[in-house]
Amino acid sequence: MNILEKIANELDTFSKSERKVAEVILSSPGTVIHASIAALAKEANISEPTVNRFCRRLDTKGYPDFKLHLAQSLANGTPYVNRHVDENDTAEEYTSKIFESTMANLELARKSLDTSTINRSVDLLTQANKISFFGLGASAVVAHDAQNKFFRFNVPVVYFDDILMQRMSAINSRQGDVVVVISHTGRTKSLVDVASLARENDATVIGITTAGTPLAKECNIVLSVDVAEDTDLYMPMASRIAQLTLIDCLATGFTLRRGTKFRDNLKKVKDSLRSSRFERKD
Amino acid sequence: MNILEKIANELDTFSKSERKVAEVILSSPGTVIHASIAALAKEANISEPTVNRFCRRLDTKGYPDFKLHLAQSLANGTPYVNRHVDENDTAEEYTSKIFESTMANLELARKSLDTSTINRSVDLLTQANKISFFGLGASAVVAHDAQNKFFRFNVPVVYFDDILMQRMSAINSRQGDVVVVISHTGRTKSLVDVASLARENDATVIGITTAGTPLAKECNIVLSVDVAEDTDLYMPMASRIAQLTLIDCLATGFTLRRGTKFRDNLKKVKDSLRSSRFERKD
DNA sequence: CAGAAATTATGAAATTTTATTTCATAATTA
DNA sequence: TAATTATGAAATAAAATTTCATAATTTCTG
Repeated sequence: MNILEKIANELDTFSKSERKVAEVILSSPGTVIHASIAALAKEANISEPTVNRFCRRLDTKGYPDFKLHLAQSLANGTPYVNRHVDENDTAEEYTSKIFESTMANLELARKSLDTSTINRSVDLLTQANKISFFGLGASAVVAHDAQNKFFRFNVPVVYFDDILMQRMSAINSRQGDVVVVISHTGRTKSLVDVASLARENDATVIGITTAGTPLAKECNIVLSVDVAEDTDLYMPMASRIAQLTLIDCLATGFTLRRGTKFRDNLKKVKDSLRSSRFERKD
Repeated sequence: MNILEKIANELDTFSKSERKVAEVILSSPGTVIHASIAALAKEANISEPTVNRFCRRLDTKGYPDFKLHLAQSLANGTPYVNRHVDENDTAEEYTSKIFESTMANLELARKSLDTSTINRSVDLLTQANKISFFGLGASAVVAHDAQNKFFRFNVPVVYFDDILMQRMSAINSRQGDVVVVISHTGRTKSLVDVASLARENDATVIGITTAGTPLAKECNIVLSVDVAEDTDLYMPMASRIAQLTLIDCLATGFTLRRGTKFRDNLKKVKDSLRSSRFERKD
């Protein structure tokens, strides 16, 4: 725990004098990190040894060490936490909040990811005869993006955001095909059906979804991405970004696995786009 | 700038002895913040005054102040920096790198965003008769996502990722329509044409692109999102995430502007999806 | 290009600043 | 009232900084 929070937390376990120091620190921690023990003692109207004891009580080695901890608490500015957009927020405020919670959720997602599962997925993708990406609604966007990326690798890849096409495609799949189904909730009935159809037809099914959901149970491999529950309350925001970043990882793993030759291919695709562009004049 | 980066940066402006200190610090900054000036001097095989001078050269008041800065640099764990994927990276490594640089780029994007422009864009969007999102390739994904979000608001919204449809739609636009064109490079010829067609037909054109590009010049408003140049070398990764987060901001601004009634509407859309889902049993 | 002069870098020692310990006393609680 | 705990003055210890002499390096000059 952050030492500032800790001070605020334990405020009522402190003695009278210690509380004085605590209050000075909490009221302007930024000043304290540049103050000597004498200055702080004077500011709080108590003696230097009291400040020192206060620091020790907080499990630091002494005043300098305490300042170090304090500096670290302060370093994050506002740490990347999920902050909720409020009715009266200005553009400035909600923009910051959205960016910050997106970052916080990416951090969370990264921690929750199992890299060995990513590795296995990349294995399967590199060996696939055909790759399909299926998603609905917000997850269709992720599937769309995946198609875009894998298309560049010059492998057979399709994407559908339409239930019927997904079903038809699933029914026509065969051994050696990889089907990637994407759904944050993992509870969309039709997608669960698609997954099970694909498996019945011997395709390998990779699920990008939450672990333990009905969809997850139908998949050969589950790439689960945790994000804070309530961020997607009204609109899928954080989960989608986390899924897209996961797609980046898969695509990157894919290119690495395929080696240098394939990276040249990527460059070729990129170069082929040049003529449709205005030249940069710099 | 982070003091650790600064040290790494200015490594070759240091004198011989200073470089010794720098190297010790860079090799284990975590140890240094708990070391006294004497201990650090000894470790680097130089004298204490040299350490002190080193600290001052980095614009700190002295050794204790330097340690404070160092502690702050370290507070974020590994700070979110752009780290490049390497040929021999394991899944673990490239996953971390991708997530970290995505976060770093979001941070960068947030700093570069002009919130007053966001505010104006939200203004225009709330007043639009019809909203169109156009993008090609990776930016089509962003347009697709935007359509998804704004569709929930129950406003007329379309998205096209096809040049011809975009042109036709642009030609048929009229005063009161808002056209959002999305392109990271801002140099895709056909999209620039679409933007100019839309303007000729009195639509308001909002560009989500890099400032100063040909596309930007055709737009009424430019929402520019800066990301590190080289992250999108082979595939658009970071820029796309930044653009999507920007879309989240616009959508959020939109709901806030429209007030409580509209948020109820959002909930209604969400509820209507329920029947197509498996119930959660928790 | 040698060698002197000037400049800059460095560390030993002294000084100053800062933090910590000790211990006596005050405040609080039992 | 005794026991415990909290507190600060003074002493001590530790750490950082300054001063200054010397070493290393660079620049200039013949």
